[in-house]
Amino acid sequence: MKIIKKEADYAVRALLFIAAKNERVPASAVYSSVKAPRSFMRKILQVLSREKVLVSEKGRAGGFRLARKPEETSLLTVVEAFGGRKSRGGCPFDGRACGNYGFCGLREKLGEIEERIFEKLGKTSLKNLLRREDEKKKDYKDN
Amino acid sequence: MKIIKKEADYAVRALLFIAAKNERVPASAVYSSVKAPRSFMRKILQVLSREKVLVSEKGRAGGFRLARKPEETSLLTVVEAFGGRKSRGGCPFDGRACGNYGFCGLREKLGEIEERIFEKLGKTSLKNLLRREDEKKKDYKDN
DNA sequence: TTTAAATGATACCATTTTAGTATCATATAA
DNA sequence: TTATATGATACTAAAATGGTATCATTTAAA
Ligand code: FES
Ligand code: FES
Repeated sequence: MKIIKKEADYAVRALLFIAAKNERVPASAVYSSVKAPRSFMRKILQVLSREKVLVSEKGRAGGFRLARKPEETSLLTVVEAFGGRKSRGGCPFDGRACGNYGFCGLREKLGEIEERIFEKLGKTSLKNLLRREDEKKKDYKDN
Repeated sequence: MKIIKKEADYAVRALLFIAAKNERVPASAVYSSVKAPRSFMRKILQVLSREKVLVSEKGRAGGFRLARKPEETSLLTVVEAFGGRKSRGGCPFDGRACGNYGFCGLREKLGEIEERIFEKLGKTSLKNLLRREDEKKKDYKDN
C-alpha cells in the first residue's frame, strides 16, 4: 500500500482550491484548475463528500464546499479517506510469513516509523499548507 | 512506490539470519530458514551481493556472508538496494501536474516527512535489530 | 575429469494495486 | 422541461510488485 496515492494528492490540491474560494464550487471548476482527469476528479470529490470532508449540494448551481474550517482538516484525514494507513503495526507480512513474529525487531522498528508518519500527517492541516504557499508567494514578490 | 517492499523485507530477515551465523551460508539455508520462495530469495541475495551488502563465493561450498559488520549496514542501504527512495522531493507527480510547483506546500511537507523516514532507516543497523530481538527473547525467558 | 553444489544473469509470467473511464440515476434552479 | 449539478457503481487500463524458470559459470570433491 502506497501511503500517498495520486488520488489523495489530487484530493489535497482540490481541497486547497476549494478552501481558497469560500463558496460552493462545482467539480468542473476544480478539475480545470487542478488539471486532473474529469471523471477521476469527480470520483475523488464524491469520496471526500462521503467522508464528510466536503459538503455537497446537488442540482443546478450545486457544488462542493469544505465541511469544516481549513485548520480542522488534516492530511491524515485525506490520506485515510483513500485507504492509506492499512497494514498497521509495521509488519509488511501482516504477521504471517516472518516466523519470528513475537520477537521481530524489524516489525517493531517499522511500526515506529509508521507512527511518526501518521503523526506528522495528522498535525498538518489544510490551513498549514495554504499558509506555506502564501508565504512563499509573498517572499517571491518581495524580491 | 512502496517504501518497503516484500523484497526488502525478506532481505532484512535474510541478512539477520546470515549475521547470526558468521560463516558462509548457502542460499538454500537462507530460504528454508526465512521461508521465502526459493527463486525469489535467490534473486534477492544476488541483488544484495551486487550492491555489496553481501559477499558471495561461487562453486561448491560457496555461499554468502556479510560484507561488513552488522552495525555498518543500515535498513536504508537495504531499502535503497531494492529501489526505495525514488520520487524524492515529496512530489508524487515528479513536478508535473501540480501547476503550482514552485509554491507547492504539499510537496514541501511530504518532502520533510520522507526525509524523516530515510533518516530513521539510516540510523537503524542490522545490529540494532539483532539486539532488539535478543533482548525480547531474554525478557521472555526471564518470566 | 566428471559431477554435484553453489552463484550470476536474465527473461518471463502472475497477481495485485493504482489510475482512470463511462454510464445511468437523481436532484434542483432557471 | 431542460440544463447543470452530484451520487452510485461497474468497468477497463496501466503500472508495480511478487514470483518462477532457465541456462551459464565457478569450484571443490569424488
Ligand atoms: S516481518 Fe512481520 S513479524 Fe517480522
Ligand atoms: S504536488 Fe507536485 S508540485 Fe505540488
